[in-house]
Amino acid sequence: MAHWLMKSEPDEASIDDLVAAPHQTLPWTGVRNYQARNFMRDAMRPGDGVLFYHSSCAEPGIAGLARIAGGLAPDPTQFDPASPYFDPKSTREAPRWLQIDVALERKTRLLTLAEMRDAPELATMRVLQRGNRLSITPVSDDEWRAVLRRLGR
DNA sequence: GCCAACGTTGGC
DNA sequence: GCCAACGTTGGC
Repeated sequence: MAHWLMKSEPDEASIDDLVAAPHQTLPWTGVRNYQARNFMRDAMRPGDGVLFYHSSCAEPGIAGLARIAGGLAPDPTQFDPASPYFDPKSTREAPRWLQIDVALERKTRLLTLAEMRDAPELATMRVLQRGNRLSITPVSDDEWRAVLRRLGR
């Protein structure tokens, strides 16, 4: 089973939104990067673990645990001219962008970015690498276990 | 608001 | 196919 870290701006979709969502599941929309899309399309499997990360906010960090719940499908926001994620170059015949369902496992304490940077066992995490901008990154087994240990199970 | 770093675009 | 210009990300 693979593991992933998925960034979300809490203004758009926070861990509390996931807690409150029907079936505590949300379609992950708005991915507009090919590498991240390819992770969804080619590598993610239902049951994979997800670290739900809050970005671009006052206190960035891991805010909860989730899992991939399937539901890979074209992201409808790419067809909506009113959406900030509208992509005029995408067509319904050949959609460019995909979404996948993410289901809550549990909300956790906030494992802050500062704490992550201070944790030697997390130093390899891709989200911490200089210049990283990918909104979806793979998480190794060791990194996953280390995060769970920090969160106190 | 700043700015480093990166991905994408488009002219050639 | 190169690469400069541009737009975006995201922490601070």
